[in-house]
Amino acid sequence: MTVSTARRQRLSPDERREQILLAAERLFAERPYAEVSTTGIARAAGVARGLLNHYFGDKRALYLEVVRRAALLPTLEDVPLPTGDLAERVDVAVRWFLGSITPERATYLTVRAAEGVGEDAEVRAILDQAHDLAAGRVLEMVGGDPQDAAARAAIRAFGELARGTIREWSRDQNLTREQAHLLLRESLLVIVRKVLPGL
Amino acid sequence: MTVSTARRQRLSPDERREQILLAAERLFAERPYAEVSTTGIARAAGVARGLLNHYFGDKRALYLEVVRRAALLPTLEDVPLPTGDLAERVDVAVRWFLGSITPERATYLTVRAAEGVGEDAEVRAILDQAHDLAAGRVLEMVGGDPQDAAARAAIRAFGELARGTIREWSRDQNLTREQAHLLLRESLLVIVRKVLPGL
DNA sequence: GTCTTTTGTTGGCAGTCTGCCAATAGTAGG
DNA sequence: CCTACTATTGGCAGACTGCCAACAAAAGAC
Repeated sequence: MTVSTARRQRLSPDERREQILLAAERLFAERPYAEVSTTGIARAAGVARGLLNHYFGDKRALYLEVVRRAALLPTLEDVPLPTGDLAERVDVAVRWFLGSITPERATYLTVRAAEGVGEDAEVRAILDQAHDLAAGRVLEMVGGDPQDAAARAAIRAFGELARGTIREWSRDQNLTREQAHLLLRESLLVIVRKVLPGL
Repeated sequence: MTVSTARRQRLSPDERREQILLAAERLFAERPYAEVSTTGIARAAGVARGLLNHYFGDKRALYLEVVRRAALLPTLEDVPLPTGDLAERVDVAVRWFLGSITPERATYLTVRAAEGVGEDAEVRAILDQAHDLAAGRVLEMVGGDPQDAAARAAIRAFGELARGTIREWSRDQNLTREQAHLLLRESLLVIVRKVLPGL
């Protein structure tokens, strides 16, 4: 520790926020919410515990901020709309979904872990927003109408299939990447061809 | 309160366990884990707080028990294997999945609420087990090999699609039941026809 | 029917954690 | 160099959890 001699390091609010968020993100990813103490987060971030409350209000607000960042991060980048026939566009959409996960941003994967019982309305809202955003992207890619509520709902449901498939491939390794790709491609294809028109 | 006069009611361990579990299930379904206090559960159940520890160890163990029951309950009933051609069997499987949710057992629906960040290994294991059980059922119904790990993984992923679809139908009402059925039927059909053989 | 044993049940103690706030100390501007 | 600003700290009060010894309601012994 080269900086351990400085008793107080005064940073800009943005830097300090980021520093705390990083520590919190790491700890919340390791243990369930209740087993992560604000004391632990503060220690990991190298700041006094009171600073967490100063920046984020309370523990839960800090947690929600971590969830928000982790959930929305992968969908923030914009992607070019694919061209070509339906099969090609579906292929691009699936590859985008698969690619937005990949090992280097494994954080995303953990952002759908289940608590078990009980809808946490605020967390649910954050995840719904992120998933809906991704669904809109996919719907555009495959040439659907992003304004169609039913179509959007169907694609959101497809998103669940995608995340489930990705978990089987990435974490549990019960599917290869090719198999995952096949599963998602065929499913999305049939949804666009046979289901969306029927809504 | 007709029994409020009795200072101490001495019940059989099974009855008392059940009584506590019911109260805990209700409270955990309303609020996230951290915001449910054992004091509150004890009050709702009408017992001393210490009794929770006596029967379940600690708060988390009680919670896991609630999750376990809620997650496994719907898949405990056994269903007859459908006959007929593939389209019919798929139809029965989808209807079983849709039917195992329905309003009267809405508890199940809440059993996949997301915490947000961080895999809770124990909770995850419980849900995985329940989902795998359901996937095995579906795989049998559609005539697949329940021992095939890749096929089973694909059907587990389909289970995510099913739960997502059910949420769009049941909670958010962005899909009608017929639309949900259509989506799941076509998807499962193409998975069985085009994906499973390719694994 | 009374006494004894068993065990389901309670209340409180000690430790931990959280939210809050007044005091402290870097840092920029005059 | 000094002052004003504010990022940062440490500790206090309240709440919650796990634990355990004491209590009492049934069941069994005689």
